[in-house]
Amino acid sequence: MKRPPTLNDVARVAKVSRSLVSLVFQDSPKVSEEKRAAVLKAAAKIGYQPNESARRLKSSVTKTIGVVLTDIHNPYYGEIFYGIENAGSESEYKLLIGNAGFESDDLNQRARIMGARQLDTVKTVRSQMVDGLVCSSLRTSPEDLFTAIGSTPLVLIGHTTPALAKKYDVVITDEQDAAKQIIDHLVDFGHKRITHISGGTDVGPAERTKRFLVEMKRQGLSSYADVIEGSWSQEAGYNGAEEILNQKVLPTAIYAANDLIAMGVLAKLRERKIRVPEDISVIGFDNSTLAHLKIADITSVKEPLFQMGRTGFELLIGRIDSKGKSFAPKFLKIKPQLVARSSTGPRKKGSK
Amino acid sequence: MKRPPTLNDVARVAKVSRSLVSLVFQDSPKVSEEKRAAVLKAAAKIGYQPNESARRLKSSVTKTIGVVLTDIHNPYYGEIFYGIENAGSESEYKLLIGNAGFESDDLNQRARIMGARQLDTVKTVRSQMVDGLVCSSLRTSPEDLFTAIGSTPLVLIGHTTPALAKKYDVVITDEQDAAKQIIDHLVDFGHKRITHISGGTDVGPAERTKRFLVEMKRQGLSSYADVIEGSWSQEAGYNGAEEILNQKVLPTAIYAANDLIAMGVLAKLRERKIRVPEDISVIGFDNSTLAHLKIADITSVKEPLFQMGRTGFELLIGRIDSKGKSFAPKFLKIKPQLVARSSTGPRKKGSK
DNA sequence: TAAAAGACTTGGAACGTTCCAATGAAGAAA
DNA sequence: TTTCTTCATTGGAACGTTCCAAGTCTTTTA
Repeated sequence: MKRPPTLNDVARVAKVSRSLVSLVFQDSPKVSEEKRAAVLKAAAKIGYQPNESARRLKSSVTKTIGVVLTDIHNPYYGEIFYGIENAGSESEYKLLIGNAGFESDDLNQRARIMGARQLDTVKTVRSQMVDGLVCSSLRTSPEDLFTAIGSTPLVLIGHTTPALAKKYDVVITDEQDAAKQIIDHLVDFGHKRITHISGGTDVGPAERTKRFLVEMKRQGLSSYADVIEGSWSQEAGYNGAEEILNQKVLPTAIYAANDLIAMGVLAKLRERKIRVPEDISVIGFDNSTLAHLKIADITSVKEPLFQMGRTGFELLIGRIDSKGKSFAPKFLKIKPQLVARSSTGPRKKGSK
Repeated sequence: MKRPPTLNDVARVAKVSRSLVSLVFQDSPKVSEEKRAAVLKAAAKIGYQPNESARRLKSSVTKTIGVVLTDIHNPYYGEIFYGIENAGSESEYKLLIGNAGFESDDLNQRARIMGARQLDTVKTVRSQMVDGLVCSSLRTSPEDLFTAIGSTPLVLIGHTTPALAKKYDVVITDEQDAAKQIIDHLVDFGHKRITHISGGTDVGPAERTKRFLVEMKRQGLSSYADVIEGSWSQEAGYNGAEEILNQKVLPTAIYAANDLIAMGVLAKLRERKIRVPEDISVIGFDNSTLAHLKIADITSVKEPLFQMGRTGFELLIGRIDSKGKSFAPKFLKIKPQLVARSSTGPRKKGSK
């Protein structure tokens, strides 16, 4: 097992200088075709491959992007990552995965995030292993973050806070548009009395609930709007539906904060022999694999996660390429898309 | 934006030699407590972080593992990756993601693999950016692989070929044990006539079908075994079930090659008002989120993907640490686990 | 009391690149 | 012919580490 060949070895074989070989591997235009061919031939002969570490050391450009994730196991982040990876594979950049460090419950995909671990990852920035960072969710305090990454470009995807949005580029879902599409869809079917089963009281789900209420108000349906607090779980839907069915006046449509909740709702409605969508329409969120299932076939809203990942990556590369010229942080809202399926339909005749 | 501090800067501030600072950051035991403290203090003061590229250049150890994936978007590989990541985050190694390059259909999660792209990733090995490689599926020809990675440690997870298994460590599911658990489970419930809906004729699914037949034979039930060719899709289950229901003698149990297929089966059975498990038992494979759903609740076999990812990573680290001392490639089969749910039950009385 | 041993500490030479300034050759302008 | 340009090529000095051999103190041993 001998030492891999270096620039010098190639130079010796091709009978040129070390510098010339370097130039060839940088695709420099000022190398004669003749010499270029000779160098390439020599390199191929001895199996030369540039040593990336040395290259980085000298040029301090790594062509690598760090990706900080919460839970790649979770389809939500997985899809974002997929978008990042997709854009990354088309670029000349490599991806270095940050160890988020988390625990995940198989079904609920809840994650306990350890900010410390994330911060650790963020610090690789300072060891000059990456040119920039994409974070799909960051639970580190802004102060820690600022000191850890300095002026290295950073893009946040999916979540943010005002403090962070002031300093870094952000790509998120247009939640208001999502709510609008959902309510419009239901109203078009004649629905008025709509109950929302929320994903909880955290910032993310609370936002979704708020958008629902705003949109209902816009449609002049505030008095028909109802909210049941839940969580990102099947059980929340199951129990929430139970609660709804015990009411005197039933809603004609249920808007579940995500597809998993909607699945729970369907399970309960089926158990009670209530027809979907004839008696009650059900709408979900995420357009996950669950929504596609024949057995469920849930109308749902697709967050453009993949697109967000791609956009985030591209934003980052743009910032890296325009090094120096600092421009104001961008704040991009990507519009989601409603996918209509058989779980929604016209309001039941005679219902209030 | 000024140059980040280096060892020399720390040395100057702490009034010691550059070498001493290096020793401190290598956790060398032969540094006096006094000096160590002084160095650490100075480093903290000026915000020093070792330059990883320089470190790598000199020591030619990268403490980074390359991960070559087909489709992180696919829950199967995602789970393996999760295991790798989990083990990785506990180690001192970083993870560099290989750009597999693929197309994926949202529902079927089929992937078109571009071996060329993978090979490209594998080549990063030669630029000395990684100490070893974990591949969760590799569609490169063995020859290309051999020349590309040389003697760098490599571990294969989930798939392999005889040629590869001869040279590299492999971690795969014990498919025979999976079949055994499934058939035993059904036989315990009194089932004899069992139909398998396969995932297709590719190497992977064909293997599964074969194991099913072997196991049926072992139980002396060969004449009761039936196979319907399908694919990894809901439709395959839906259509397969249709085909089964048109037969004169119905099986009392259906073994679907994965949960998605099982979902299709359930959809069809429900449509035809056939009760599960009272009339027909249904069993799946993967123990995916689908199997957990209340609406489905499918008995399924959990491939130990997470565990395989972990084991693979650990195997790799072991090989890297025992550098030089080459030992024969390991071939590890990890036993899966059957999770019983309400889609399977006693054979219907009076059925043949 | 001197020499040997031990415990720290240090300077210098790599590691494999990149990049600047300098070189030489060849053609164009005077 | 001489001088100026242009262009391809080259040597050398970094880049920030690690690691070896050698150095300086102490402390122990004879």
